[in-house]
Amino acid sequence: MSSAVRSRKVGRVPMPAVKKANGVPLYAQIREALRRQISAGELKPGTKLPGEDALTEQFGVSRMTVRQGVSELIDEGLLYRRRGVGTFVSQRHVQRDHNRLTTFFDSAAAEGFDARIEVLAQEVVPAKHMVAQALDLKEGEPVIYIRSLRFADGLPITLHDEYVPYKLFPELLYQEMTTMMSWEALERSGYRVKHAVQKVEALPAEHNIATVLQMEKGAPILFKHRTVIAEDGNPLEFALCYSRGDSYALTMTLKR
Amino acid sequence: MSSAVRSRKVGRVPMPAVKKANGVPLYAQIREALRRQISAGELKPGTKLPGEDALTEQFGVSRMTVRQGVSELIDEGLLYRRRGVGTFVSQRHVQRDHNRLTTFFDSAAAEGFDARIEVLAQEVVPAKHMVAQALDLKEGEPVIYIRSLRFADGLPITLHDEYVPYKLFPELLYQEMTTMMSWEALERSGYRVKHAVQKVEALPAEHNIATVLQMEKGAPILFKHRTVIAEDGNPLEFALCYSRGDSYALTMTLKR
DNA sequence: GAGTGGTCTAGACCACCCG
DNA sequence: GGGTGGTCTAGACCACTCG
Repeated sequence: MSSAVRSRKVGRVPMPAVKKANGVPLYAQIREALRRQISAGELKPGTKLPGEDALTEQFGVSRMTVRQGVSELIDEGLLYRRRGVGTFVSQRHVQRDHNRLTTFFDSAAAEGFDARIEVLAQEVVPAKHMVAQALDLKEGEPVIYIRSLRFADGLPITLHDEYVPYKLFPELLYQEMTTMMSWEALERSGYRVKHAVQKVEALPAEHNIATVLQMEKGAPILFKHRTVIAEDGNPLEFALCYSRGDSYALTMTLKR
Repeated sequence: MSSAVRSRKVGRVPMPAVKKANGVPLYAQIREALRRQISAGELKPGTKLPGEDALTEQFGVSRMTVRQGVSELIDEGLLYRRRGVGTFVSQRHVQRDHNRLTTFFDSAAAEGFDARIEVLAQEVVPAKHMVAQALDLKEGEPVIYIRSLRFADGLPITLHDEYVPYKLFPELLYQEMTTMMSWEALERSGYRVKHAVQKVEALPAEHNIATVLQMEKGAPILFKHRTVIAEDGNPLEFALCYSRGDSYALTMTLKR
């Protein structure tokens, strides 16, 4: 009847591997401490972590705080929990998170090639049906249209058509777009990007696209069709990307 | 010096919109109650939710419990929080979560077409280099190879080559594979699938693939290359999928 | 039955945002 | 300054897993 045997507090060894008041939340310090131990090999794949009670004492914080730190590593896939058994280090860690919105330059740097963007058009046009629909506008409302060509190691890889509602951010018309995407410019102006919804298809290259990308007409194109959504759920940007099939791939993770 | 003005406990109106002891955790009940209010239109997009204190009283639970329920809806993208301001209903909800591992039949049902799988091969073969690498095996170790053709409304859409380590699940060789994928069979045998890593490309159809998919040689194929990972991080299945470019698309969401 | 994670409480102080 | 979310505590009981 009485109760939990938990918190059997031995001699209360403080041992604060984490400490307050340095601006970083305790759970974040715990998260990073564990991450460090894992990447340093102190906690090898497959091994069991100390129990939550043990971590509670070790770090000198409450159990809920430990759980918050551990939970974030679980969301990242670095750890997994099994009720009644324990918390373990995953075998294979997700290399990079490919399910995030990245910039062309970031990806290029990660893959190790030289990146360059050439802007082919930057103007105000009336929204065509598809664009209006994606951006929640009426057909014909003004949108800023930016067409750019992206090069990797000097070769044209992707033709990019972006559309942003004119009323949302008229200044975009005069921004230098050779180093960022529209949504990056929007973020710098205070909009908060939540996520993007993207559709991917394989298409034969049309004549004009084949010409720009210096490939044969009819050769495979990896085609992406993307809408960038703000934190409040409103669309910020609509984009169509045509990438050379022979030099472009997309990687992603699918959760169960 | 004293303290927070929180929990000003009026008359303690129980009003348990959620109740214990029915097997469903309180935070889950709260999550579903809020989800219902949102989809019923009682909480319209853009509106602010009652504060966490208010929800605490309304549901008759502690604040941490409310936060857990709300947090899960935030992870789903249905709500968003702004510190110092409040919690709001997102404008546009993510329609379906396309970042999950789905079965061919589930997707077919969601898209509204008839699905059929025809198994072309199901045998034990030695692992070739690429397969061995993906599955953490030595070259030549036995793997179960299953080639299947997937039809939508009677038309061949995808050619599917799957590989599973023989030692992992020898029974797979005799399973009826016209209704499920290998990883589904593995799950039913107690393995826990965590996620899959997938690469997507656009390729020209080779002769034999073009023949099977009844398309022209050289026409665009959406090619996927996938490894299914278990909870403990070990690879369970490696698959190559060739889909007709003109009748197959992939949708996904990218977080910021 | 011992150990472990899952859920939950009733508070508290802080940081942030806005009028 | 008042309201809101962000973090944190020191407990508690439950459900599950395993030897």
